[in-house]
Amino acid sequence: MLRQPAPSVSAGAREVSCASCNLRESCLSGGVPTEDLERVANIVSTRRRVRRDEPLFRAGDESRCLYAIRSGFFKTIVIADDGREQVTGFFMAGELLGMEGFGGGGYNDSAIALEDSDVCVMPYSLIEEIGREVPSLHRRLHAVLGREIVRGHGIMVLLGSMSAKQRLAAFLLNLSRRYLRRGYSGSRFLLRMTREEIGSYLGLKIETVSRLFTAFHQDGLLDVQYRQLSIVDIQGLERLLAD
Amino acid sequence: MLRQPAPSVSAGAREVSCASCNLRESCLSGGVPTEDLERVANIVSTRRRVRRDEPLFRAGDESRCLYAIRSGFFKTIVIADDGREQVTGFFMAGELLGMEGFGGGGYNDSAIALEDSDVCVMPYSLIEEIGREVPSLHRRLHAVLGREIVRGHGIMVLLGSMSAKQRLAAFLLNLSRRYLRRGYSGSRFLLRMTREEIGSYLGLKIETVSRLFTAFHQDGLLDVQYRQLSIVDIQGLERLLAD
DNA sequence: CGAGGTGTTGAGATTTGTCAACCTACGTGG
DNA sequence: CCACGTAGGTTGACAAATCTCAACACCTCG
Repeated sequence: MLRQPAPSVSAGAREVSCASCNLRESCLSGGVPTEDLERVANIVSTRRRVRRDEPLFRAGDESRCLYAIRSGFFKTIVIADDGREQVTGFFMAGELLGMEGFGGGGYNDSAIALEDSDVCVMPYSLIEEIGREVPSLHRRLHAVLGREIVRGHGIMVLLGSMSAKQRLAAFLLNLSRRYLRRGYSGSRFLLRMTREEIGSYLGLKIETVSRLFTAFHQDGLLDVQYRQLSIVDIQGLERLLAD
Repeated sequence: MLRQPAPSVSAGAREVSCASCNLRESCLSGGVPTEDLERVANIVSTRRRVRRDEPLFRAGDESRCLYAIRSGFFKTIVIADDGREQVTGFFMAGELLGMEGFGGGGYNDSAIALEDSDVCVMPYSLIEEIGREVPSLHRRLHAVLGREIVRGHGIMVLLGSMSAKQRLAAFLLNLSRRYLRRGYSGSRFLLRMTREEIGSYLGLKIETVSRLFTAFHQDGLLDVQYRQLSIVDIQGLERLLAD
């Protein structure tokens, strides 16, 4: 949205304060008691600005850092041995990226900014070090990793057992909920990704996605003009998931 | 597949030795230096025997333990809000179960034994406690969690971008590789799961799975009689994945 | 103002699912 | 030890969902 000149900010000195960050609860510091927040803030060694279409990290990069999105929007993609490319997730402010590299396995996917974005950079080494001293952080880290595994399960259910219609409905409802939780409208928002990216994520072809948007519109469920989406009948969408 | 009377063994005293376990490398203790193995062995508080068709844990159980399979075979299933059921994985000796409950989120899936099985029970609390003192264990834990996330990505690619034929080929090749690594034949093994379970895992209907087995047989790729599988032409299967 | 990326729509092909019949192995109880 | 019931597996014919290919529309940006 706002598109700043982006001088690739690096906050070598810590102007970062988790304590005052309004995304704290969904971030790594969520659930960490106030008195420990200052120490946790030290994990954020730098900030980084990533321009639209640029990678935050790439599969194969030696992974050393976890990233928290302060602002912006990302997709993650996996490229299989045979060149198959698949979008594995969309991530917005307050969410974490780079979890699967934990433990030294290297990143397995690439994170690409879908708009100019701003992230907190948290080296694994610091997380582990400070985690040793702040048990609540340690626990939080594990919870966050566990939740990422669970997110994967949700996508497996989506891809493995839902019709195209249901997949798109589930996807839109998921976006809606996440925007809502962040204080944005859950019924009117911009789709930051192309139809093709939606299709890749949902295991559908671009034409199918396009047709479904049209069908949903005709069914009075939503209005959509290119990237601008208005959900008209949330419950109608939810009902689609029922069978 | 010896089937013992199974007195629900509980090794309150530690007759468990990670040091002498031939599955060590793939287990949680993998990569932990020999001198620390004894401490790591203390994580295994008990052993548990699970009979065929019985759950090791269920979604919603308060999760407190990670499980390592000593012998046997499991499936994990997720049941969505609307009752949709999906197999999210098959697990064999040396593999870990219950990772997503780490951090206190509770289990999100259920693990069901597909044959009488034997597992090491490792309470999260002990893992964390001993992990604080044995950094290699700590790192290993993170690696294992990261790998589980990556496994999820692989399934997303499979479900999101492969044809039915390719999914089944990929599945069989995956099983083959895992048996091979364990010292079993990679070309001749028993399918521990039903066609329906395969179908659920691959996002296919049972009839489709059945037809694919027939087709693969006719193409000279494999022989199959119910659960007994012989891969005749591994490279042929691999070639299927190419496009 | 033109080009290229993105999105939409239609017609027809293909893949996968559905329904129904039937077969086979296995375990149980007579 | 056999017979039968049942769960699991296969096959066929047909239906439905989704994909493919192709044409075109729209929007943005240089």
